[in-house]
Amino acid sequence: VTTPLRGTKAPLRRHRARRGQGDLLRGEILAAATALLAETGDEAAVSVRAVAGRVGVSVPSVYLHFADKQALLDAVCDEVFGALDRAMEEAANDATDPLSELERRGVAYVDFALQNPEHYRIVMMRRPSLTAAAHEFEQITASRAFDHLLAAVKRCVDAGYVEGEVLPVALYLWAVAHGTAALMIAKPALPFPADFVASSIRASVAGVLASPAPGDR
Amino acid sequence: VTTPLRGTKAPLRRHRARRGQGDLLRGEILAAATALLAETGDEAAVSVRAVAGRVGVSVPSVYLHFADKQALLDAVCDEVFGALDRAMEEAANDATDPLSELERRGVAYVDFALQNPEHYRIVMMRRPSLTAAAHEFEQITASRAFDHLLAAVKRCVDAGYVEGEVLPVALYLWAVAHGTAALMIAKPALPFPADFVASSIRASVAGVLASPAPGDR
DNA sequence: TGTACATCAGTGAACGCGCGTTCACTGATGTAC
DNA sequence: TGTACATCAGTGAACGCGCGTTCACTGATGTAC
Repeated sequence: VTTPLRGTKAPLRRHRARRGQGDLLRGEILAAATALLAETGDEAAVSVRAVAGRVGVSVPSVYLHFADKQALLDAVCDEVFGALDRAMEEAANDATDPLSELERRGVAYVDFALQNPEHYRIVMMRRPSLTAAAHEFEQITASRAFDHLLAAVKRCVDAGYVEGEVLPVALYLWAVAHGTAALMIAKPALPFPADFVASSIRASVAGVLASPAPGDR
Repeated sequence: VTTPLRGTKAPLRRHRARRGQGDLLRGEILAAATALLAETGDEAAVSVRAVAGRVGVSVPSVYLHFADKQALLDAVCDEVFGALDRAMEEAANDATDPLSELERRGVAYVDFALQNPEHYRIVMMRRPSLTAAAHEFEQITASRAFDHLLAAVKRCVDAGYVEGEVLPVALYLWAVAHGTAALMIAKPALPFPADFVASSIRASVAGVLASPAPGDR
């Protein structure tokens, strides 16, 4: 009898979780889905089968922890939103004044997107799913990234750097950061200059500065 | 013998094309794919079966005119790029000076995207396909929309309105327009103000104006 | 004008595939007595 | 301390589905003679 190659069937030897510890697997599944997304760079590669296989667990086990595939993807999105928020908060910590904080946030946003393109794509470039549509706005605000942006803009308005209402300005800055990231992700062959991210963010802030150029129409 | 309901099998009675006119079907298939995309608002709904069914033709007939599904989608993208370019050219015709032309182009771009979200998504928000990646840049420039944008920016630079090199400025303006459109498409539940498109485009142009605000750092 | 035949637009049926999901089941864990 | 048993984490096998693609075929069209 020839010994089968180790790992051909079960790549990772798993120990069954202790009695109240069933939720441990939930975290592993979530991490596997996130990793698969990063490695394959393709949302279509994240099937329930692929995730289960990567964890080293049977397919139905996934359904012990997530109602369906959409719930799994939603959980991944929550994680990504949280990480994006953390990246921006970290960048904001180094800022000395509210205006440069705004720029740092923007650059951190785009950098995160470019470093995690498939994660960014899944949260910001997908069609709004029918079921999640109702929760979309709550999901975004729940991640607190949007609240943090609004607060940062408000500080600039209060300090007199920026003109206009907070909400429209925040949405504009978000749109520019998103456009910069999404364009570079979707059309990487375009001849972007080396400082494209920094100069785009800078230009976006320049576009909302108070007392603009004399020639302003 | 009961007569079968008319239309249950073949929704449209088709006449077989004349001898050298086989390519007529190609146009119908392309139009059906485009219409399906618009009606379902879902790229996944555009299967070879669905397209053939909508034309009223058998599935293998599609392969007489397109090498595979990707070729069909590529052809749809070409159409969409062409329509987008036409929309912008039309908007540019009404402009009186190069600066307002730039704004009109931007607004027309976003309007097109919002009116044809699924068409816009397929050309600008999809993962760059492996095979098409090499041709991506050529595809964009071949549509001439990018050339037209570069020329419009150049006119602004030559007239002294805009500061900087043409290419980076054009890419920036594109990124802002794309971000505005893509954010509104992907996150429609966000509280966008009514004039968001116009004010975003205006702000983007303000961000690249020559001799910016005195407070400019 | 009539007919045999080459051309080619289009078809019916099937292929294998991977998918999300479900069902009845297993067997280790921990508790009650 | 020992044992019967309830619990529950996890499984093997199968379900039906729609997909892209291919194969051998049909039959109308138009041409050569």
